[in-house]
Amino acid sequence: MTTLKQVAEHAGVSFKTVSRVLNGDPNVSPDTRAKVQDSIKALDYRPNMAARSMRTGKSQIIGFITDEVATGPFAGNIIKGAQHEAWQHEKLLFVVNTESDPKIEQKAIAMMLERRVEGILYGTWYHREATPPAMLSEIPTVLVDCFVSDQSLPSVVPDEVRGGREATTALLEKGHRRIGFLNDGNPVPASKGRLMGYQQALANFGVVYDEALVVLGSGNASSGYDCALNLLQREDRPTAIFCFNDRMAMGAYDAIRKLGLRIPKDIAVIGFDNLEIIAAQLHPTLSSMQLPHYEMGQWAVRYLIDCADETGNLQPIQHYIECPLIERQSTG
Amino acid sequence: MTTLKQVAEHAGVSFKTVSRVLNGDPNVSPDTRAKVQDSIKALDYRPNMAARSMRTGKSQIIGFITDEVATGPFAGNIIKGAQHEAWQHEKLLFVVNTESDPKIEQKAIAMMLERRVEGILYGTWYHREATPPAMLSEIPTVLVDCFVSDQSLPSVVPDEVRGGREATTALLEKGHRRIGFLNDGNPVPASKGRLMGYQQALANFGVVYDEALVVLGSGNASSGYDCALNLLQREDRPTAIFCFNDRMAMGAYDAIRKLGLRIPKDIAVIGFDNLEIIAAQLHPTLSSMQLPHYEMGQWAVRYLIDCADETGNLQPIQHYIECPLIERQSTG
DNA sequence: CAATCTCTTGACAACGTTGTCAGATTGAAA
DNA sequence: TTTCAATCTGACAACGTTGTCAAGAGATTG
Repeated sequence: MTTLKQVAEHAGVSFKTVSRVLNGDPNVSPDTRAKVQDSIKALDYRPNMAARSMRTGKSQIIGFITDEVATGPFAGNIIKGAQHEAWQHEKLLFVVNTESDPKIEQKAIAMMLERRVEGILYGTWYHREATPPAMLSEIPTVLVDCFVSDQSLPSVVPDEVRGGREATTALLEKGHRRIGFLNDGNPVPASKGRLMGYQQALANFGVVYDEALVVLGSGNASSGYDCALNLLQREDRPTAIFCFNDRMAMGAYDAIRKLGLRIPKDIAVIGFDNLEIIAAQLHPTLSSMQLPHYEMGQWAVRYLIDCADETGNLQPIQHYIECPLIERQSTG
Repeated sequence: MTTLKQVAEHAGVSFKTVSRVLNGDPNVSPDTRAKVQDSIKALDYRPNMAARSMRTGKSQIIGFITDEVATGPFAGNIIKGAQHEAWQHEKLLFVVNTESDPKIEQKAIAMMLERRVEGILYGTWYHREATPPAMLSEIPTVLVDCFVSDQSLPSVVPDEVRGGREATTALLEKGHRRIGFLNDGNPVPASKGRLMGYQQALANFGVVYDEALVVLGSGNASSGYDCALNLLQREDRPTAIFCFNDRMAMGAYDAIRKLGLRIPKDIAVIGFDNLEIIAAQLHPTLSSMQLPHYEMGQWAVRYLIDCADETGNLQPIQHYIECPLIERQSTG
């Protein structure tokens, strides 16, 4: 690899002058600058970031640690958002998938610290409380799609309550008053928040909350099928169903078809997550609340870069991002 | 950050001795070694990889450039496989998503070269011919899920022919003799290869290839619906359908249900890609040929690390990886 | 007991950059 | 011509490591 000194020799100047040209120092005569730039081109010189960052102390690298980027079919968008934002600042991303193994987590953080990353994003593949290794306190960290109970680390998560409220509101605005909610039975932030939003929306429209319309499943298609069947076989069945996620909606579709009902004519359906691969492929296509994965990744990197004080400390704020409604055919 | 010299001072030895301990040099007395290790722990010392790699010339980093990791719901497994393999060798991965923008591609490669990555993986989100930037010739490169027409770069792709053959064979072995094939109409390696495999399997079983049983769609659920309907409304309808991908299979399910037929009793169905989110959620669950994304990522990194000669050159071989059958309910 | 060998340790240079400072050149003002 | 400032350039140290070499301390050999 060509070095700065070789470029200097080729251009007939000192290596310090080449360094000046590279760093845009104005105190270089146009002649010299041109000569140097020619030599840089001629030798296909590329600065050595290892040397540069040793000297400056800045690695221009951000670490991304996650339990499962790959498994979740959308979580990759977190990486995409993070990388895109890092890109704007000429930084690159280390990505490590730990599969929730604490050993791998520890090692990953250690390796990143050795490479002197400027900060770490710690993400999970669904919104939950996390217990990241203590080692993270050594370096600016932003939690993505998760949080720690004592709120000691900054964190960005979807606004579940608002998402639930807006999904329900969308159905209410179409005139529906009996709205079923196929919720997840696990007490995760998503199920708790969306239920709260569901209740708020009903209240806003003066509709009395009927606990019987909320059926608990386990988040997959077959439980969506069971829950929907349960709900729709009642005499005063709802005219719309809000599903905890698109997989449950997929199961609900089967149940609705099974009963000979039509979407959205007889039953409107709205999902959550906006998994393109399901929502856009179902027949009719499924309206869904989109999880802001891209935006969370983007926000996290931006916060890391922009909001660290001189010592690299970050305010431990909790940031919520809305889940926009992606309207398709299933809501009419 | 603590440096080697500070550790040396703390332990009362020369910094060179600390370096020896770090690198496992046997010529250190047990006493000294223990003293040094205590100091390392006490000061929470972490070697500076930038300095180390400047000295040794090895960055211990591999670059991963892809058009779309995040969009495809499974392509993330390429990263996972690559990272896992890199991990075994104590290396980290830079990941950049270029969204097929040549400008970003160029810049990404430039940034990676500046960081002196030891090699680059260039991946695409579906199996196709690629035209990577010429700059890649400066560094060992492995193509993942794609290839260049002149085969000048090593490449790892799914064995489409074998996949098509084994999918068809699975149906033949269940006794099916009239097997429909909902193929993709685009002349991509996947559609061409799987068709060839389909034909080979039929030939192996002495079944005459009937062109009428191959219907061309466009790879999504709605075209799967149309194609399946077309095929199943004929009087001599097939008893099994091999679908180009799981999305088309999803549409085929709708068509089959629409006609009042049952899976797998009346019609067996087999998909391709093994998108968990579809295949495992459909009712009944869908048998599918799994794309070896994880294995491709793994193979690529392994090849990069193990097979470079002393100058870093790689033999431009083309490696094919099989697509295993994941058997579920839809094939009975 | 001298000579040799082995084990352990440290001094110093080097990797490729950037920061600090001083020197050289130029042009203008006195 | 002299002086001074402004502009440009280069010498050198430093960043935190590893590689090379040599030196000191014991142990072993003849």
